Amino acid sequence: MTVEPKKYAEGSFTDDYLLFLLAQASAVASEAFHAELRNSGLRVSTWRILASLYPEEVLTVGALAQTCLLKQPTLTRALDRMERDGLLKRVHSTKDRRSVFVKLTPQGHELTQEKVHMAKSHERRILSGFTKPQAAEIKNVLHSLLDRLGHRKKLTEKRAETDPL
Amino acid sequence: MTVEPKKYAEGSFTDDYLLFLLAQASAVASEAFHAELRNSGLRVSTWRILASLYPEEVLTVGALAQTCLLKQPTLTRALDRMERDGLLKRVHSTKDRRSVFVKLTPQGHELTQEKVHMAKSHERRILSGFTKPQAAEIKNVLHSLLDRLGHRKKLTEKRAETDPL
DNA sequence: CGCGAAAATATTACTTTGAATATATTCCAA
DNA sequence: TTGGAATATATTCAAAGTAATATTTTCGCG
Repeated sequence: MTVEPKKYAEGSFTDDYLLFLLAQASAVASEAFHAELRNSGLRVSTWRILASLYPEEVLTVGALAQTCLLKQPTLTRALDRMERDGLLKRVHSTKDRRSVFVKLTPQGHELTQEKVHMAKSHERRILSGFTKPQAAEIKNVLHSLLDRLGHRKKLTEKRAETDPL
Repeated sequence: MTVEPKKYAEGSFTDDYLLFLLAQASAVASEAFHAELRNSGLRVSTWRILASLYPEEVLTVGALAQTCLLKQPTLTRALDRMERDGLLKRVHSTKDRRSVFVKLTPQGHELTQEKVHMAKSHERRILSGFTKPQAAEIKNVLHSLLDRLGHRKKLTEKRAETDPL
């Protein structure tokens, strides 16, 4: 990325502290889209669950909790609501009967598709402030952070292979 | 940053969606440090407030809510607790009597100093997985995102200049 | 001026979250 | 093979968050 390095010699310690920069960038970037979601009657957590299962993922509750950044008890209750509303269904694993797989229903898929369009549109809007290579670099940086922090590995292991019919 | 571009052609839509990458990077990067904080008896929100005021910032409640990513009512209650515990104090602005400035007490400053050391140590640990230029590039990307999204501007306007003695 | 709209913070009432725990199942070592 | 540790999910309940609203003060305009 070839943007001039800025020195925020401002005041607070937080002005150049990695965890704050990440949290703030995430919050500020998401703000507008999250407002759209709520206006259309969806909570952020519901959206994250739907999006993580889109288009055809089948994940255990635990794996889903990780991608969605939700604690397991929070997720379980969200799943209750969404299952009741016909957006997804739970399938008990036959191999390990402790595990529960989650997948979208056709109805859930349809709703998600619509929101994914909104999400992509919003993403384009944000990245439109950057050149193509800059935009690529932003995602690149985030991908490598996640890799180094050993995030993705754990998750892909949990993706259902063939179990749930 | 010169890390090879990885294609997560995995499965889910979210695997290359900016807002998810940001939220996940933030969560995963913070995980360990936030656990440290809780073990030492501090909530994340309390830490954010302390850190935002360190070393000698004087911010209004509203400005503080923004940097800390807290809703104003949430912050007000946290400030009640922290003021009660002697970590900070509120000073009513004389220019605009609606505004309330917040600043650390010496005791709050001392506690924060200690935690800031932990935070910096943790940050080094995370960035140690990268070369110097890569690490710089990570922060660079986040700074430019925040700039383009028009974050910092609003905040610096709210920093107290000379009002609270 | 004076009054209605806007702004900053506090308060209230309700909802959501999550740490701790329970339950069910699987894994593993003796 | 069996009993204890580990794992996956569900449940519970106290704590934290927040939308809506109240309160106080300032601003802008006729």
